[in-house]
Amino acid sequence: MSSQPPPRRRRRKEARPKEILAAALTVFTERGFAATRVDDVASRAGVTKGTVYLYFPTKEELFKAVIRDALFPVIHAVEQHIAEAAGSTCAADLLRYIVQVFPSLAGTPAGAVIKLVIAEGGNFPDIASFYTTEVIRRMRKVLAAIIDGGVARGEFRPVEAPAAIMCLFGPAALTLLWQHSFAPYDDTPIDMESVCRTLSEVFIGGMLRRDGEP
Amino acid sequence: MSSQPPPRRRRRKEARPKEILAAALTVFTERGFAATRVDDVASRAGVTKGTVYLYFPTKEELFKAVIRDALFPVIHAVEQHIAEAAGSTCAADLLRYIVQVFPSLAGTPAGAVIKLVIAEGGNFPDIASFYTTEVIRRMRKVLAAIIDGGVARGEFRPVEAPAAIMCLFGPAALTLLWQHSFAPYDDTPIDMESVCRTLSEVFIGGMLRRDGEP
DNA sequence: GATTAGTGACTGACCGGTTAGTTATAACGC
DNA sequence: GCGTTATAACTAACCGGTCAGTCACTAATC
Repeated sequence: MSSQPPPRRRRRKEARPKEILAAALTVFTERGFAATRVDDVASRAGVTKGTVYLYFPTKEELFKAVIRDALFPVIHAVEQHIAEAAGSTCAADLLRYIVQVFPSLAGTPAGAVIKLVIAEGGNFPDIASFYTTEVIRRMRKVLAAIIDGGVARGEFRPVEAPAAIMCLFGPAALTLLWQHSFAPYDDTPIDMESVCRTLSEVFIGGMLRRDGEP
Repeated sequence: MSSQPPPRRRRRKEARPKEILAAALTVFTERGFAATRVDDVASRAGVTKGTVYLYFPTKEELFKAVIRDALFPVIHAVEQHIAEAAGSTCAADLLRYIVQVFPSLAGTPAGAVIKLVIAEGGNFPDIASFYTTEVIRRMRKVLAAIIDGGVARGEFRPVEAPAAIMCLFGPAALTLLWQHSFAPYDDTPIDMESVCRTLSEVFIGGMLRRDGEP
């Protein structure tokens, strides 16, 4: 009859990592990497600190796992889509596709994680190195292929791919940081949507070779 | 006859603030705001922690003073130049002037401070708020006037100024962060110069109204 | 000798990571 | 089914170290 008081501890080896990861994402997003206490992640996940360290060897490794969890599916999807569409689509449309992905990331774990890494990577070499090789390199490879291909085919004016990539990612990255860090103190709202639309029209439009150019 | 041993302590009320500010800039730049110890700033300035707190009430106020010191002269110069040139120069050239200022900031205190604020502003509301009102708002005002003017005069295609501003600052901001945080782990060098050149040619070029457009 | 710039030991709070001990649960024997 | 034992998931208290900020004191200067 009387309902059992729920046991103070439960053994759920399979469910824990996911729950801890989800809790970590939330707390890291709210407070940043350096400022979150592993204790907070633990209590948010309904466990204690010791349990977190049972599944993840260090705070940094926990964060890397969060990065993997949030970004790898997105990167994989982009790589896949570009690989499939590359044959039948002009370079400008491939770039437009990628730029248009950013707004869809804005409110998601992926957006939050990108913001986190950009903001705090500088103080955590291990994380910066991980992110550079596992995320940036992969995205840059895709972008560089599209841009260089477009230039070679005469669709684009001659541009340096590395610089153009910065121009394509920079506005979205800054907007992400803006939303999180500065927007609360400002009155001019800026939405990712319109930034990426402008970028698409003006920058990608500006890359196209005009008629009669050499 | 015998030269006095130099006194172990010197009283130099006038010189201290500048020296502390210079030391703070160096250490903040190297380690970030959160990670620098006030003790390190002090010893770099040849002084002890107590002396730092004699001139600056908190670590955050010290950082705000560093921001003021590094950025206000630059902002003032830009405002001045634009105000003078506005009458006689087309909007595109005014934007080009501003974009071309970025590379000159790259290795300077101004560049370092911008990077610092972008990276760590999120975790320090007071600093983010200060930076938003004292730096961002001022720069945005200048930019918005140029862009809106260019659109109204028919020089530019119709673009939303806030979005265009993100597109103009984003690439430089990301490059700044890149140089500091990720470049060490990568093999593709990216220089501010070429990013800003590309931005000038492609983005500002892309804003110009083509012949025959409505 | 009065004033005050400058010192540095100290405090209180915080936090990543460790570990000895606890207990839910699975496995086994009957 | 039911008791017994072995396993390992989980906890709680702790430790070592760090650091912003304070304050009683020291000495340079007027």
